Amino acid sequence: MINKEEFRKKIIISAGQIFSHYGFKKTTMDEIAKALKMGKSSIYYYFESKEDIFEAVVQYEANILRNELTTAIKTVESPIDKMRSYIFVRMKSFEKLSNYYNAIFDKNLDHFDFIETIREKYDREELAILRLIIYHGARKKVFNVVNSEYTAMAIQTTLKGLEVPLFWKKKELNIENRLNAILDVLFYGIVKKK
Amino acid sequence: MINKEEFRKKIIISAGQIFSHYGFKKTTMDEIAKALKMGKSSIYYYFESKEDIFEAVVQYEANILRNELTTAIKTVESPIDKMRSYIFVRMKSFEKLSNYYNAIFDKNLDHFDFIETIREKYDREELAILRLIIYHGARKKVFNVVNSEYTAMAIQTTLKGLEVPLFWKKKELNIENRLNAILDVLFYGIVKKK
DNA sequence: CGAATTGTCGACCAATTCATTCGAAGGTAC
DNA sequence: GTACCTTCGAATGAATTGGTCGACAATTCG
Repeated sequence: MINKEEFRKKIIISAGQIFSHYGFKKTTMDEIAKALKMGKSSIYYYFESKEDIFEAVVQYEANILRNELTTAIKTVESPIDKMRSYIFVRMKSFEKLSNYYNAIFDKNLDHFDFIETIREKYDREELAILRLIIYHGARKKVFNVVNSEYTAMAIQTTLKGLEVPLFWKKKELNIENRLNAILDVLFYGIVKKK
Repeated sequence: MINKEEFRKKIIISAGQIFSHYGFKKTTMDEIAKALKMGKSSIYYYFESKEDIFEAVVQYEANILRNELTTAIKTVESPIDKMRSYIFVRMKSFEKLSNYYNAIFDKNLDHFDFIETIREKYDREELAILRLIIYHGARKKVFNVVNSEYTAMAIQTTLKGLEVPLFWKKKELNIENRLNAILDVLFYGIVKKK
């Protein structure tokens, strides 16, 4: 193999697919190895443990999420579009990056403390992005907010609420519609204009 | 519980969902029990073994398939429509009834002899249905066949071939289009009319 | 009532599975 | 040759899991 890091990535991607289908517990090292056409023991040359692989997978997906989000807000101009774009991409990504996603919600995975760490880091970053969008929106007189920090936190709470139905795998409710309704409330409030 | 059979059915449906997600091996009796909010041992009051449950699930799905197919051919009139309807429904159903379907293809499940039995029975029934459609088509001078029996067998072989890409889970290929192409060949042949 | 029947369950067991270890060995560079 | 990198089969010990059994609650029946 040319490069050890290169191969670690191969493992991460392959294992990620299996984890996403069967979950952490039901996925065996043998399956991961078979998928890579190698002996089970060889995996241990690249990773310390199954948990170690899972952590790498979650990190990997978290990075993808971060990238998708930052490009999403770069490619549009107005604060409203930035906000809309951010929220849409965030939701869409969650459907794909199921390991990152399961890692956060699966009760059986509580004991992995790396999850807590990743989540905290991600939350901090998200808050910073939201704050920035809001701040610029306020500067441009598009948004009317008193305190960007608190408003960002409020929006983040809403977004967390949005994650839940995904977790429950209820495909019945049209996410798209729900999202638009939330954005409507977010942008224009619920109080009738005088 | 009012009725033992009633509850067996509950188990079959619930277990079927879990089996269809994780497969026979990765599904545990505990999970099946938990999903039904009962103790693991209670399940054994209704079924002899895990394999027994799986067999019931596969039987159940096979019956659904049979029903869907027979109604499919009843609801249309012309032999061509009957044939088209039969084949379409057959393929559509296979996507849903994943246990029946996995039972037939999963190499890890070879040793269950009930699978062989079910498959044989199903094949025989299918052949009978196809033969009937063809026979009536011939009577009505819509089809031009020498021997309904052999023609039915030929069509059945084609249908078996169609099952394979489903098994490989390649969603890339548009099943719909492929199906139509096959029906075209089936109905009009590949030899240019003179 | 009380006895028989039905249904549920916790505790337990034996067998298997599975993550992980280890030492041997194939390959390659020098 | 040696030193390194990489792979793997076999072994291991702990955890999991299908299945059993006896107790016992609930219900039915006389």
